[in-house]
Amino acid sequence: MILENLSVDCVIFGFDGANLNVLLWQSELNLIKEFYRDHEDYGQVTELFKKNPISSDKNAWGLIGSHVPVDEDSDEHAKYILSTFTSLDNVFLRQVKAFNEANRVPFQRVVTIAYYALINPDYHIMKKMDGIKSLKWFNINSMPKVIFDHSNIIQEALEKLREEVRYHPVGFHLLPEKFTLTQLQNLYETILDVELDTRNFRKKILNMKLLVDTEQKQINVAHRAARLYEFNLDIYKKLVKEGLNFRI
Amino acid sequence: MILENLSVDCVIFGFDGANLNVLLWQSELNLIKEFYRDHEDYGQVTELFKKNPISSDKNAWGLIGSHVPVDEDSDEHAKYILSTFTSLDNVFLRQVKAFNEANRVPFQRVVTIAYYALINPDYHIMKKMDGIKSLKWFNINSMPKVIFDHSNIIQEALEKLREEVRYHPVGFHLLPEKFTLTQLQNLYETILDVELDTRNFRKKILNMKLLVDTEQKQINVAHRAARLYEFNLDIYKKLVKEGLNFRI
DNA sequence: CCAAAAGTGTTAGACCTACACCCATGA
DNA sequence: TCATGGGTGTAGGTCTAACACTTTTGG
Repeated sequence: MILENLSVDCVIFGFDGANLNVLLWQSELNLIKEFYRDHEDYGQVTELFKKNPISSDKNAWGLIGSHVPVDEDSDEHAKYILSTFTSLDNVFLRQVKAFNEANRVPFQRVVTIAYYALINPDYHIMKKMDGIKSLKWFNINSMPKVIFDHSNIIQEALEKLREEVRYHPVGFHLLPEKFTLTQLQNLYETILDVELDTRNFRKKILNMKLLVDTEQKQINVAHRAARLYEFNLDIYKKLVKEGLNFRI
Repeated sequence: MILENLSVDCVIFGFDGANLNVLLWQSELNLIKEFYRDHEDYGQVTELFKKNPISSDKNAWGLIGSHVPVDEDSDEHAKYILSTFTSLDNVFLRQVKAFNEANRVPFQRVVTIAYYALINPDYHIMKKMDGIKSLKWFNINSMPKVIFDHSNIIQEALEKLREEVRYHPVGFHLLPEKFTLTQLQNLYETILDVELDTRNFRKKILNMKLLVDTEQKQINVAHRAARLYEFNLDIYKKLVKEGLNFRI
């Protein structure tokens, strides 16, 4: 059984090296059978959507989300959604906040708990649901028409990400496990919409002694190959204990 | 009508000059009639609590909160709660997050949206409900036994406050409108649990040019009277535009 | 005149900013 | 050998940390 008035919506962020993107689906996709573990839940959602059509605009996009099963809390359900879409169990996930305006969804009062997730581009989206077509990354600067208050939710998730990325080392989750300093700089420049001085950025990051030099380099690039670094959470924790204040 | 599975809980912080406190009430107080604008709502809550007693421990304390009326969203309802308890319309209020573990409340699944509020000590609590006795400030370092997951909610609200206070000028809301630099320093020392150097703290704060010197001084103090300053939001906004990064 | 808290300046080191050129690689 | 992006050092200014004594007020 699902809770008809409680849903989870995930703002899934991805970074392609130049743009910060959000993964959206077309709303009727909420009904894809494979997504529901429980056949009864699928039936209940189908009924619900028959009564309360999501949007009159068949072309509108929406955040990936669904109603919460009775025996799950929203954290668990967000994890389930993310693992279904990325085949990863340890995606970086944070609750943004609850959205619950009385009329945010027509016909029925639905509280949605929004999450944002950061996806490492190494992992392919939708390994488990390859058949699905209407699933697409959109640049945060050119969003399509979206259902309900999703545009608002995306905006607030983005603000939360911007806040978090400056004071906590979370940006790494948007990069491959091994990344170059240039990739990291581009990431910050894109998310924060600023330009950073390369020399100063490198000094700052390397001085924190937070990154591990993998002693590897890029291969097959048509220019000088860059060093690859890794982020290590244990080192970060140790440094925080010693008084490190991560700040970009 | 109220929504039986959606509530708001407020972590109301106050600062008495030396301690950071949270306002709690004793759980049966949820039933005080004056709190409900709508007689029908009061009846519904009474019924609900008869079926689902809040706690077997009559001495347990809880966050101030209540179920959300059908025609309100949680922001509005949190504002209502705060204005009822402080007779102020513009209390500083932030959503912490939604708590919705399946078993956080016995008998019934209730999602609660937690807020934290910062109360200026100039304003007296409970002007509108002077009769109430079981309402008390507790030092955050010595909380009493509390119902449900409220201890968890308080902890997360506190973490959010600590985070916010370092990077945004919100601490002022816990002080009288006109305050001394020593009061401000004590506030930061208490909230962040650190010691700050007086000379350096003063230089830092005054260099931001964020505070307005009221040209007034304390009166009736048994020592040299301190200057009184005011925080001005418009000045802050202007400085942010010019690139100010508020950081303690 | 005493007790209590307000208020203040300097120095050394760390960190930040601005800025331009050579290096390594594959095509 | 060319195009592309990787990688580096320095100097001047600003911010931070550490530190102790005098001033003002009321009782």
